[in-house]
Amino acid sequence: MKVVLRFAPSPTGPLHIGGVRTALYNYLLARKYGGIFILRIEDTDQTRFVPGAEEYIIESLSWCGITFDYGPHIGGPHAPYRQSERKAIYAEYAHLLVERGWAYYAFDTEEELEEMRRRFEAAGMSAPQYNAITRSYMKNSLTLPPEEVQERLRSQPYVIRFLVPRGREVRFYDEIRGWVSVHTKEMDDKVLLKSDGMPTYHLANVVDDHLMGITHVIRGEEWLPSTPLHVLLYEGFGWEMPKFAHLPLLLRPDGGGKLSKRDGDQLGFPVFPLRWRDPFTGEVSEGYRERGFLPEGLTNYLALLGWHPAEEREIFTMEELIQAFSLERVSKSGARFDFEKARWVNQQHIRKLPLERLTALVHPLWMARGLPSISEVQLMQLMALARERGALLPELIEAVRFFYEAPTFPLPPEKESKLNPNLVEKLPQWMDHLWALEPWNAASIEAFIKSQAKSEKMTLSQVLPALRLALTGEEMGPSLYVIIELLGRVETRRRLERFLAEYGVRREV
RNA sequence: GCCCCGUUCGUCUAGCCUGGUCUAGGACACCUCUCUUUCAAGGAGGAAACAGGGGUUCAAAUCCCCUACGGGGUACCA
Repeated sequence: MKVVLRFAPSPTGPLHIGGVRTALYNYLLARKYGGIFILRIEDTDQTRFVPGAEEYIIESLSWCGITFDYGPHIGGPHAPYRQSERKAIYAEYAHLLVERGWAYYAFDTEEELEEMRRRFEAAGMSAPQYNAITRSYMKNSLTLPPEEVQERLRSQPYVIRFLVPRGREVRFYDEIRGWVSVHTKEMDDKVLLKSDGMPTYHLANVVDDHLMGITHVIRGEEWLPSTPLHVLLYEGFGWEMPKFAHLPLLLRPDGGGKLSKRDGDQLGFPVFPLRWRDPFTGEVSEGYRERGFLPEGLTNYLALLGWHPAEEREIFTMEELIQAFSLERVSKSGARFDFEKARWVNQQHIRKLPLERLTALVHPLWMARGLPSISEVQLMQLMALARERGALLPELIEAVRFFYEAPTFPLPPEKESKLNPNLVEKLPQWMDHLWALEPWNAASIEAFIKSQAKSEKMTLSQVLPALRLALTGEEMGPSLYVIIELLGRVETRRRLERFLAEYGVRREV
C-alpha cells in the first residue's frame, strides 16, 4: 500500500525549527517508502492569521530541501489544500455526526461558559470542562426542548460539540510510544464546529486526513492528549484510522519547556529557518540561512534530534537520511537544542561540499558584506584555504577577508608587542630578495624564508608571527607561505613597505 | 489540581522490546598530549551517566510497582 503523509502547519507566524523537524520526519518517511507528501495549511483560526506566514513556510521548507507532491502552491487531487477554503466540507461532516448521535448543538455564550467554569470551580472542581456532568446544566440540544433547539438554530450562532461517550477506555497504538489509553471520563465535549462555521483542528484534521487518504500522522507530542478524541471521531465516522506517531518535543537549551516561536532571537541562536520580519511589529528575527547554515547541515542536525541511525555515523545527506530513517529509532523523550553541535554538523557539510558550490554560495555573501569585489575564481582560491576554518559561511569570509583588506597601522598594542625588532630591522634586505624570487609559489617562498631565518640565526617562531602581522594584521590564520603566494609579489611588497613606514625606520626629529 | 507522556555522561544518544556478551558504546562541548609559525582541522588519550526505592530472578540499565523530578495537555488556538 502506498503511504501518504502530510505536514499541516498553521500560518500563524514563521515556522520554527521544531516544525521543520516534524516536516522533515514526515518527508523522510514518505520518500523512503516512495509515497506521497502533502502540505496542508490549517488556517481555521481566522483571528490568528498572519500575512506572509504561508509563503514563509513554503519557502523555508523548500530551502531545506523538503519537497511536496501536493499542496496549496502545487494543487493536487484533493485540492484545495487550505482548510479555510474547505469550510463547507467540515460543516457537512459535523452535521453528519449530530445525525448519528455523536455530536450536538450548543448555544452557550462565552459569558455563560465562563460563568459555568466559575461556578464549578467554586464548588471545588478544578478546571471544569464541558462534559457529561456539566453539559446537563448548559444550553444545548441535549437539554433544550426540540422546538427551542430548532428556533435557536435559526436565530442565533451555535457550535457543534462532540458527545463523549460514557464509561469507555479509549486505546490507541502510537508508533513511537506503544499503547496509550485514556478513559472517556477524562475527556470533554470539544467544540468541533465553531460559531463562525469554521471547524476546530480536531474535526478538520480528521476529516482531511481521511479524505486525503493519509496513512501516517506524524506530529508533535503536544497532540498526544487529544488523540483519543480523534480516535473517537474516526469511530463516529466509521473510518479507518491512520497510524499515529507523536514526536518528542524540541526543548529549550535551558530545559525550561518546549521551543516556541516566541523564543525568537532570545536564546542566542536562531529558532527560524529563514529571516522573519513580523508584519505587525516590524521586529526581525534572524534565520539559519542568514546565520550561514547549509540547508543540509540544518536538516542533518535536526534529524539527529530525537532520531538515531542504526550505525554510529552522524553525517548524512538528505538521500542518506531517507534511506536510514525509521520511526522505530525515534526516541520518546524531549531533546534540547544544542547550537554547538548544530555548528559542528554544519561544518562537516561545509567540508564535504565541492569547492565550486561552496564558492558559489559564499560569493554573494562576500559582495553583500561590502568587501572589495572579487571574482569567483579568486574567491575559490580563498575558499580552499578557508573551508576547514569555519563552521558557518560568514566565518569562512572572516578567515580570509584580510586578502582584500590590508592591515591598518599602527597595530593595536597587544599585537604590536608581538613584533620582533630584530626581524623588522632585517626586513628591508629580505624584501629585495623576495621581490626577485623565482618561481613565485608557496614552496619557494617557504624555502626562501627558512634559509633567511637560518642565516640570521632566527627561529621560525621569531620570524613568522611578525611577518604575519605585517602582511595580514592577524595573529593567526592559514599557512603564511600560501598567503604570500596568493597575495602576489606586488601586494606583498606594498604591504611590507607600508608596514616598514610605520615600524621600520626610527624617524630622526 | 486533574489527565497523558517521559527520565542513561553537561548536551544529543546506543543499549531496553528478545534480562547475562555493559568493568554501559558513540558524538558535541571540555581537558591533556601530538602535528603546526599561529589558529583551525587532523591524530592519540582523559574526565563524565543507568533519578531514587522496592520487588521478580541465579542474574536487571534492561521486566513489574511506588516515589521524585521534567515536559505536554486541560480554549469557539493549532
